[in-house]
Amino acid sequence: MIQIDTTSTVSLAEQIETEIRRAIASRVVQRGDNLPPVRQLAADLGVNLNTVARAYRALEASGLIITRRGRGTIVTANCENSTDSPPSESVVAVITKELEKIISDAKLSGMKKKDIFHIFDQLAGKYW
Amino acid sequence: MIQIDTTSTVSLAEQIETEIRRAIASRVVQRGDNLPPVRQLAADLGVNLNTVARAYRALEASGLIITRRGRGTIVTANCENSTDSPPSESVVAVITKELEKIISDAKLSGMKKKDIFHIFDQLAGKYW
DNA sequence: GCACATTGTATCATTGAATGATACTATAAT
DNA sequence: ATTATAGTATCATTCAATGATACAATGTGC
Repeated sequence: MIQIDTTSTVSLAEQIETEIRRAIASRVVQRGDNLPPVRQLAADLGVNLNTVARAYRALEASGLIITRRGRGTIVTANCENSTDSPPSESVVAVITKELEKIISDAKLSGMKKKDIFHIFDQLAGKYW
Repeated sequence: MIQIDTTSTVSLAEQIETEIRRAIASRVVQRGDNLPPVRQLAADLGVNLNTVARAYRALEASGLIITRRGRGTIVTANCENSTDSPPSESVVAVITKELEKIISDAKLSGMKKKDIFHIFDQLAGKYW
């Protein structure tokens, strides 16, 4: 389902969380789908079950999934709901800051404006 | 010159490095300019001088600055040089992955395509 | 050229986040 | 009831990040 990089400086739990967010946002998994049990995903990825559990808790705190002891984990986010309220200012601020980091890195690595625009456009097409 | 957030999960050294990259990429500091001594910047930011020194070393490893004992630190990157060789595949891959993370986060937070495009466009204007 | 200020570097101790091993608890199936 | 399944809690360990301190190279003033 997902892949992680054990050599990355990004923590395993955060990588797992990011990958699942991506899967939800890109409709690879949908509202009502079950996520694998923590033990199974942990075994698949070669990490401790607590690491997966932490990622699930973070996702639940974001309102994307619901976990229940004994029953499992289901996706509750509906990324098709176009009547969502607009994102908060703080969310926009975080996204803006992260975007700026990438853009400055792209600039320093010699990319042209049209190069990064092309990548951005292509990715955006996967999500909207 | 720059600001950092001691409550962030991003390490202090990485924040400092990111901010300086941003300053170089946006031409706030230019080729030939001096960066402040590690002790001064460390005092300004309220961190240990080693933390700043680590950020400087990372920037030097990227070829953006040169540091010399007793003499200080100067910016060597010239972000105006439009004859740069195109970025390597690995650089493009990293940037693509980071962009996708942001885009999926934006999608899940309820942003519309035009919203994130607008932010992206505005930021890109600061760098190209 | 010698003393001293300036600036980056190296070493080592400490702290805290991340991970893992293990045991516990809630739910479902039979 | 019993057992399997699934998430949770606790605690130990490890490693990256940070800081305190000492060191080394360069420049300045006399």
